[in-house]
Amino acid sequence: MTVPRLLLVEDDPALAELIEFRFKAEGYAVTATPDGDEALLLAQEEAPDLVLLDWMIEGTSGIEVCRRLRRLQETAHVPIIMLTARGAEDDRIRGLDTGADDYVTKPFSPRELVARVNAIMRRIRPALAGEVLSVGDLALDAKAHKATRRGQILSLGPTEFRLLKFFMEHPGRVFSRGQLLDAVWGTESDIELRTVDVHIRRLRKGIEVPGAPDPVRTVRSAGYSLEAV
Amino acid sequence: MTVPRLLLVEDDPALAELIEFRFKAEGYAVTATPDGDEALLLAQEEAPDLVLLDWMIEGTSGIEVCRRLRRLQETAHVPIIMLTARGAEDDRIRGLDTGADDYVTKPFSPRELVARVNAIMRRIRPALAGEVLSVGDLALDAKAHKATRRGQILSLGPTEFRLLKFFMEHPGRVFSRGQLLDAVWGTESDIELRTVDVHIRRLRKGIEVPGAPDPVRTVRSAGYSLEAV
DNA sequence: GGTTTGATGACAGGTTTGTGACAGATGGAG
DNA sequence: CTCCATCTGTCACAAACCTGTCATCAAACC
Repeated sequence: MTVPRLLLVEDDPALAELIEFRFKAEGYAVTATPDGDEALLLAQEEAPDLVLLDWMIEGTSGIEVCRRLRRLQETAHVPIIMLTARGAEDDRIRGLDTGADDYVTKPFSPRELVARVNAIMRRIRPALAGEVLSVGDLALDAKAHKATRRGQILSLGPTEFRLLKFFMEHPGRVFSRGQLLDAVWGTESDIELRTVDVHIRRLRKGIEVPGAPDPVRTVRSAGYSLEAV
Repeated sequence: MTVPRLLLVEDDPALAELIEFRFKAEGYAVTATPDGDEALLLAQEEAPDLVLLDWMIEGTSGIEVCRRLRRLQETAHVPIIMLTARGAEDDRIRGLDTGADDYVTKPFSPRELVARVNAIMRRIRPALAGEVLSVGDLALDAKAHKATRRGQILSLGPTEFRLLKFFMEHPGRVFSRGQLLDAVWGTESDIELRTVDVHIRRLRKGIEVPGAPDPVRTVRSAGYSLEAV
């Protein structure tokens, strides 16, 4: 779930292998097929994050595959990059109008293709663009105001959420109660130091999932820290 | 608020005018400037939906403008298409890695540029591109001014409709009452924050269908969000 | 053992959100 | 022009939920 998945539809075996190799090196999971109809099935089964689609392929043509992908509920919003030997402007425009998100003309360099894929991934998978904090099995999406552990959604109160966010911004570091008060409650708050203990407990309870160890470490006479587990 | 806005940064007056004309004909609102520094100011003021950015411009260079746009909170997520005379692959990759979303090499045809812009708009503001928004079992057709849930047509008041549309353009994201007022009521409206609550309730009531869970999530002390259900 | 430090459960008070009611505004039908 | 239906922004109250504190117990330290 954490590795972005590509579906590659390309009937030139040499080129397919080259692309596959390159993207695997970049940390993508790649499924490849030379056939348009199979591509449609795979797209529904595997729910890839992005499709690389050759224009000229066996079976159903690339542009037809593109159109059908757009029509299917499950794949309607998966970004598509068209690959093509043709340089004709009309084809490019037709590709984009059919619902492709981008268009790369052969011969292209693998590096450029990677750069374009990365650019699109940045847009659609915030987790890959560093917009989601992640420490060990914890993840926190500030925009969606959602925190998860091992995929499970956590329900935290406002203060616990801020506390967790602060910890996740500085994983492993130990903070004194005073520092936590300043950072999470604000400098002007005038609150008992010991109150932090209570919120730490509430946080611990909030991020508790069966079988997982407690990532909040107590450092006696120093404070607390969040450890990657 | 309903017309997609472009910011064009191009110092060749003839080309700028050509592009501007073309996009206005396509129904875009275009702001143009030849200057990089001014572009940065305009981008913050006008919050365009997309930026067309020439690589070689007076003042701050295109790539520098791109980098700064990415760094500014307000503009970090505005898509950028780079325009350039250079065909060198390294430049293209550098542009994409800097945060540009797409890259068009001069000479390009206005039609292709339009197609690329449309492709990106479809992805980021589907409602503006005349597409049907879809989040979970909700669908909203901005053109037809119609919203449905599980196929059932919903009857919503004007404000609830705008509210739903805004939520559906940013699914999963949490917005404070203030942000919602700005986005749905307009920046100058001077309305009680709590009024948002009431419209949220009206929206909830309006999209209620038997057996379906409530997709509007309350995030205590933060705001509301629309979740795919 | 005595002392210090942290964990925990309970709780009263406070804050935030949900909800029904309402009066004024708006706009269309007749 | 008047009537009627609809929509809007507020308010007041209830309900849900959070929060800071304390007293007490457990653990670590010396």
